[in-house]
Amino acid sequence: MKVYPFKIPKPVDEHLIVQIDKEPIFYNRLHQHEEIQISHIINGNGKLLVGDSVHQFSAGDTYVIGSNLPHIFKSIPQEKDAHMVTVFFTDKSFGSDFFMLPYFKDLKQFFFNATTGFKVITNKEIIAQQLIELQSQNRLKRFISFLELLENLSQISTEPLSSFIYSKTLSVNEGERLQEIFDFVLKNFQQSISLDEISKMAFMTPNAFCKFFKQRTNKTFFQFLIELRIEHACQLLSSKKELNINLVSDMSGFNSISNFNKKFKKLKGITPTQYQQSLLQ
DNA sequence: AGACCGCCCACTGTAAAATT
DNA sequence: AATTTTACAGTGGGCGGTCT
Repeated sequence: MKVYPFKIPKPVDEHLIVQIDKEPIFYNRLHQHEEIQISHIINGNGKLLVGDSVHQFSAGDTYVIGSNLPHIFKSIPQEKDAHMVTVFFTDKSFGSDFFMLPYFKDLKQFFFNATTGFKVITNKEIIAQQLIELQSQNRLKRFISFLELLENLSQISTEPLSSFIYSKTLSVNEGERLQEIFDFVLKNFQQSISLDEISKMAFMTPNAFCKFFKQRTNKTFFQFLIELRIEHACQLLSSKKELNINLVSDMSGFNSISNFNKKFKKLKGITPTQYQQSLLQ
C-alpha cells in the first residue's frame, strides 16, 4: 500500500464511510487523507502520532483526526486483534455548502477542534456507543445518527492532539522520509540516538535534517524524541506498577534519573510517582 | 533545496543534598 | 531506602547566515 497520500476507499454513491479494522495491528504507516476521521478503539493499545505529537491510545478511547493531519496508530501486538470503528467524511461529503447551512452553526466547535485533532474526554461511553451502532444501521438512520454524533462531539470537552496545523499536504517523498524516520525512532528510542545517526539514516547532513524535521513537524527532532520516551514511560508505569522509577527511566531510553525526572515533570506536570499513584485511584 | 560555518544556549550526566 | 531536586560543567544540538 502507498504511504502517501492516503485514499480512503469509497463506494461511488457513499458519502459516509464506516470502517471496521480488526487485525493483529492497525495500519502502521504514517499517512494523511482529506477525510476527517472519527475512530473508537474497541481493542488494542499503543502510540498515536498526530502531526507533531505523541500520545498513548488504549481500548475505550475515541479520537478525531482532522483533514490532512498526518497520523499513525502504532499498536502493540497482543493476543487479541486490534479493533476499531471509524467514520470517514469530509466537510464537502454532502455538498460543498451543506455544513455551512445555519442549522449546523452549533457544529462549528467540532470542526474547529478537528483541525488539530482531539481526544474525547467526557461522554466517552455515549459517543462510543453511537459510533458502534452506526455499523448496523441503514443509510438514512445512519445519517441521522451521524449528525447526532457530531452534535455530541461539539458539546463535550476535548483534549487537542497536536498544536500544529498542517497547511499543506506533504509530498509522497516527504511522507516516505518522515515514515522512515518515525519507524527508526519507534524501534530505537530505548537506546540513545545522536543527531549524526538519525540524519545519516535520513540521508541528510545533520543541519539539513534539523531543518527538515522542524519545518514538517514544528518541533525539533529531540523534542519529539523526549516526548516519545516520556509517553513510553507512562505506558510502562500504567501497565506494570511494580516497576521502580529507575528501571522505567532506563527502559525509556534515559541515561540518568535526574534527567528523566526533569523531563517527566516538564511534560506531565507531575513526578513519575505521582503519576503512578494517580492511576491507582 | 541542501551544505557548511560558527555562536550560543539547552540539554545531559555526575554528584550530592533534600524530600517522601 | 527510594525518589526527587539542585548545582554545576562540558557538550551537542539549534539555528541564522551564507554559499552552491
